[in-house]
Amino acid sequence: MRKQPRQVRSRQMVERIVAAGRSVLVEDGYDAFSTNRVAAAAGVSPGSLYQYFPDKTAILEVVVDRYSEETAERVAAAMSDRIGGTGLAVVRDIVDALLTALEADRALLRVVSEELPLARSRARRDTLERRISELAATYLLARPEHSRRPNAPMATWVTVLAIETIAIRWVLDQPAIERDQLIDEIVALVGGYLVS
Amino acid sequence: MRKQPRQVRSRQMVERIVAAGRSVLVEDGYDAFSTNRVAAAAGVSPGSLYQYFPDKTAILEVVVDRYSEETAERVAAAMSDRIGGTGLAVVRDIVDALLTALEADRALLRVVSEELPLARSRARRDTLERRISELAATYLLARPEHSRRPNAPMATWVTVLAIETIAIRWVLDQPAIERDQLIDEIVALVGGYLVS
DNA sequence: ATTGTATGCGAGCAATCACTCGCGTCACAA
DNA sequence: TTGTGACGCGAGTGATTGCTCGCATACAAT
Repeated sequence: MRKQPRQVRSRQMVERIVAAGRSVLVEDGYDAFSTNRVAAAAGVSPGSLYQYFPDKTAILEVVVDRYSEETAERVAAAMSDRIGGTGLAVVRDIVDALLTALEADRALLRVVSEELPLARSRARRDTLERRISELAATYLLARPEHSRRPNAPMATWVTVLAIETIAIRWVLDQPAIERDQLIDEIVALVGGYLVS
Repeated sequence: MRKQPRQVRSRQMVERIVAAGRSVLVEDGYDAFSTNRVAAAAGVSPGSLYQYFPDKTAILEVVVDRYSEETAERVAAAMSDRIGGTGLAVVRDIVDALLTALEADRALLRVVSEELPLARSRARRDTLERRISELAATYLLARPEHSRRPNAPMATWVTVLAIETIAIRWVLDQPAIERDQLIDEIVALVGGYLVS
């Protein structure tokens, strides 16, 4: 942020810009995400935009960060709720929550995970993935009796990666698989792997 | 292709362009993949480039298709070799072959799977994934006794997706996991899932 | 040798983009 | 009411891009 918006007017403008960024991204794709376009969509001049954002990517970052944060929050909530639970029922609930969170905004998920070059910038990659990994690690480490895998961090990595990918791809590609069936399969996959 | 190169001279030029495209992609990333840049790297004028390629993406397509084809070929070969085998030894060998194929050109794999917008164009997405899925389906369907999953296509989809993602991410991110350990984990993952 | 075609060149065009700057307007404190 | 800084505007700039076109050269067929 180049400058803090102090008055109500400017804070609303910043909001309009972020909202416009999100909608340009969703409706026209990343290629159309130009500063002029976002400004126009926000009903704002290009110059105004640069009073609060240092450059184009800063706008993108806010949009993406908000989405990641929001999604991660939902999944994390489901995981926290179930942190005391036992067995595969926990996995089931978490996968369910993950799917629900991802289904909330398919269009944005598509852009974020398929078009964005920023999503791959190593550094700030996947708030979502990191937070879920941490929570999963907590769960797995807290209940070693549930895992016959010797190497816990690696098991966590494999599990989280597999679940995350399958969930995202199912939401985006919508293969001919029922939601409940999918959850069964994922539970079977990690169940056979982790639980004795 | 806008025109077929008839003489040796022009065929060599097309080759130089494709090679230059690949090297620009690998060394400078997708953002630097401009027609002028590729032409310069190939020691060719921008005009010449457009005699055989209709537009920028056509060059990209050739580069990516070649890479996908090449990688898929290697994995498919390993799978064909093992089509008669039994049990998890097959899975082990296939995963090994997949890792080897992916390790062959890390730099290009990175660009293809992380930067390219084309890689996500639904239509020509993942020659690799499709071919492996087909082969995997053949294997799984041919040996129903090896699977306690009722829905074979779905099991195939889940398995291939999980293996592919984990392999790619391991090659690209190089987490602190030994190669042999990784293979063990993947075998354990799909073993617990598929095999009784 | 001549002619027709394939090949190759590179200056440059039209469009786009991220971003700036000078100027006018507005809110708020005194 | 007035002064001051926050705010907002939008034409414009410099750079880059994908791509074309007129022209020169190399080759092949006659």
